[in-house]
Amino acid sequence: MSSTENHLQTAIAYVSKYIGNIQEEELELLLQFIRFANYQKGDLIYRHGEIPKSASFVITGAVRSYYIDEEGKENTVGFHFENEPAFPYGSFVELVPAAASFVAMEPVAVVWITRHDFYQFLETFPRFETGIAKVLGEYLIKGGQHLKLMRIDSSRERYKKLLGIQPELVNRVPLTYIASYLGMALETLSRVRAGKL
Amino acid sequence: MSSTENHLQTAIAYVSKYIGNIQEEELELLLQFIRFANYQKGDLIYRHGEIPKSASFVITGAVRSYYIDEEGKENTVGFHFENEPAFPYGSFVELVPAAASFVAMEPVAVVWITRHDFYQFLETFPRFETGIAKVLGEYLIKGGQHLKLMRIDSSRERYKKLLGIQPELVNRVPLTYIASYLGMALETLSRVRAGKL
DNA sequence: TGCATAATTTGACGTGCGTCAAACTTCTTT
DNA sequence: AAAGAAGTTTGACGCACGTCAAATTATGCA
Repeated sequence: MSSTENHLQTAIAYVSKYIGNIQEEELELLLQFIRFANYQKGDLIYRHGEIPKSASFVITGAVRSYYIDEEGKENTVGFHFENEPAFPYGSFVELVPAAASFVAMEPVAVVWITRHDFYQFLETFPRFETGIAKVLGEYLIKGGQHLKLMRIDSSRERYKKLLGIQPELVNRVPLTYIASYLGMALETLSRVRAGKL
Repeated sequence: MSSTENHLQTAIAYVSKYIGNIQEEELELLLQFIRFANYQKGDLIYRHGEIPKSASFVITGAVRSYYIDEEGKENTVGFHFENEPAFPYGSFVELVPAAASFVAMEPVAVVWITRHDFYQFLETFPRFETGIAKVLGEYLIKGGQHLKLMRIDSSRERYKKLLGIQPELVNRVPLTYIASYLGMALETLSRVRAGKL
């Protein structure tokens, strides 16, 4: 099976996940709209300050979202792996400039659809509308979890908690980014892991 | 003009805000679905751990959302004033237990609609679907702002930033809750405000 | 108007974690 | 296989802020 066919299957699985079984007719139209793209490690997929013109979903690879604060420090706000949406969700819906940038941490393959096509498609098949609500709902819950995580005061507890939620993270993401995600210094995370804190 | 009529106007203004102008026919159906409710200071509007059965929007008053962490400490995650939605958004869509509780900080009047009626209505008038997406989008952006706020390390900066975003908060909400919202001790907030930090 | 309760302030003390700096280790690339 | 870059660890030092405790001020209710 070719890589493209493979990706196609993934894309279909996606849509089914969010909106249920898909009809032949719907599938054909959808296929006219979605596109595939590949990124190298380090490539920017969305840039903060811009209004996102598309919605992307990770097929393979890992994406990191972050923003730069006043002091110029990078703040990681999320990781996006296989089968997860990776785009500035709120901004996509509200048409406002995105607060975060999205960058490929490894070679990444995505399915994407332009906003225009996205809404065009929704107009044709209104029943798909619930799909976007689900995507947004998931993002909301994820965001809430992260906020909750950040409120835990001790670094040790923050890290332990994250391990509980996403143990695989540690094997896949450089510690710098995990530290940034947890809102602590890299050195602190290192000491926590060594059991020195 | 009676208070109920007043509330009705507000409710209509709401819907228009999220979905544009509303037709006579749509309005009539909508009116059959929405309800009004009043809460006393301290009343629980949504309880964490439960799947929200309705969506509420504040007409007058102020609502606070919070969750209790492992140590039993209250963590304020949001304030909801006039013309704002106040319900566990992500959980409403995803049908999962809510992480946060919602409580009236003052006497509160809300419009609310059950999930069942909500989706019933959407089925009849699909064009309203975009409304929920907008509500969710707004919540997402608000949540992102809060997370960003929480990442700022110095208490002084966190407070200054909040003042910039929502100056009116201070005149309306007890400092305890603002401190909790900002993730700092009440005493620290007090010192920050006194210019001693 | 006065009392009870809630809200805010002030003080003293200890420590978790950030910062800077340097060593060590593991991946890339040729 | 070697050289360079990227990632991680370790040490030393200081202070912002949490915690406990008690005083002071504001608020609601009889």
